[in-house]
Amino acid sequence: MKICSWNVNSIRARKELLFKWLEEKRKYDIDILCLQELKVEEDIFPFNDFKEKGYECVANAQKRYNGVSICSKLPIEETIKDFGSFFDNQKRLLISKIKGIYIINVYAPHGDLRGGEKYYYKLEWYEKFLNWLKENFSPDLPIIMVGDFNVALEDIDVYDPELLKDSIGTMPEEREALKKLINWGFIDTFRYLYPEKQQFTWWDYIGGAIWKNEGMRIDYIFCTKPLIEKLKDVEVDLWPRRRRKPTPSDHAPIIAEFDI
Amino acid sequence: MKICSWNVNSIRARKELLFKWLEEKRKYDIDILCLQELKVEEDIFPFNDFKEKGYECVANAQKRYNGVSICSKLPIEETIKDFGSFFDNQKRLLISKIKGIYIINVYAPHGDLRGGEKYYYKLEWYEKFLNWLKENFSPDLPIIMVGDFNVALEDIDVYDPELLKDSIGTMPEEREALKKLINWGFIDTFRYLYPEKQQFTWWDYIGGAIWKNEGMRIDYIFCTKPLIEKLKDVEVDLWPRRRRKPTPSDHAPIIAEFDI
DNA sequence: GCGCAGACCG
DNA sequence: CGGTCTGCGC
Repeated sequence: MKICSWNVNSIRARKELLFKWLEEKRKYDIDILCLQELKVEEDIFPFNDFKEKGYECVANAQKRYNGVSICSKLPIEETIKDFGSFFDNQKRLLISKIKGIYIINVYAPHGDLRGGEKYYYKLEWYEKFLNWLKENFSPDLPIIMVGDFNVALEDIDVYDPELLKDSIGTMPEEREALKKLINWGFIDTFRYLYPEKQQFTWWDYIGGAIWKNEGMRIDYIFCTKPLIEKLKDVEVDLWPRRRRKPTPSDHAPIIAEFDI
Repeated sequence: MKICSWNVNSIRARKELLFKWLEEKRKYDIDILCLQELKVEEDIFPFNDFKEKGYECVANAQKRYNGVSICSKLPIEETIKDFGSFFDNQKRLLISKIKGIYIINVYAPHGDLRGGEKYYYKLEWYEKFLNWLKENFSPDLPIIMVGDFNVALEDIDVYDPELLKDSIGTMPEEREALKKLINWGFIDTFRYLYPEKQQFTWWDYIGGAIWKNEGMRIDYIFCTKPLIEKLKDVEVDLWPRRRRKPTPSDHAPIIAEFDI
């Protein structure tokens, strides 16, 4: 079973490329596709296009910002898109149960700049999310948590750690926030399989960063311990990122294969 | 010698289609190309692309609105782009002398709605322009005046005169304004050759008007009497209008051939 | 319906 | 740098 996480930076702008990629490059080998930054309300999400390709979708989305979806070739057994009073109205989370596994799709806040309002929002969001997890789930359950976490965990996950040490996504408080979340009971599947490998998932649009491989690893596929023995491989697929037309997302998709 | 007038509705948005058309459809048979609605300042106008194709260009343009240019395979002998205090700062006129003929490129005001501020601006603009012509030119000179005049001269020039009788471009005061200008000494070359033919040059983007041929004739090539005996043909080229991608202008180019 | 501009977000 | 939205012009 292959699960993919991709921040598409607008489903509208990426629809054409996404379906081309799914068909031509992936031959529809993705079983569960988790998207972030849809930037549209649910009524514009292309449910029908996915249905035609054999995917059932759920989405938790809003106009202009944020928005996450889960599309699955396997039946979706349960879905949580209402997180009650834990969060404000930003659509950043979506959970589906598929084949008995909880799929948590996450679009963490960006944070803007150190010390600003959005920076503290990000840190608090991580805290709230961890508290919600603690109250509603257990690390003994089979969970795959994927998404854009907007944090590069270690220096190896940044192309120039010294240059970017005060940049958003690399600062100690942010790393601490994500690590606390992981320590609840997750394993970073990519790092588990490739302890030394440098592999980015995001490259700035500015200055053609993709062509110089100046990026960061801020998209992840995490799983709980009950699933780690079934993990077969994790890869970042550069195909949809290394193009000029149609314009790609600034993120590349990350795909994990589990022996399920 | 072939002269073409085309409201491109943004030179930026139309550049690709324009050069494709010039090369593939026209085989560079256009000697003088007069464009309207450039919507960019002169520093963005593609002078170099035209130069590579053998055209020398002059432009009178501004940000966002209006803007006219003349591109010529024949040498441009003189150019007038400063009309002193006759007009405000809207860039709607450009005159070049080519082979001893004065080429006047016009982008007349649209007028918005009857009775509004822009409506009176349009009528006054026509008056001012005629006064300027009277002061600076003579109908005995060889003049070709082309452009988007935003007026359909007669009912035959409108797809549904009854439905559109209160619409901008068809109202008596507007027609009167254009007719006064023509009566100074111009001949409507298309109507001269085809007294009965209905041929539009503009179709609304809304409702796919081009596919139902619901348009108006608002773009013209006029000439003074000294040139009328050299007129060979006038045509409206639908090739660049009847496409879906890249998006066409709402106007089609009109081309006149003179035996010069 | 399709341009552009300016503002905001990332 | 590239997405969206709003406002405006045609």
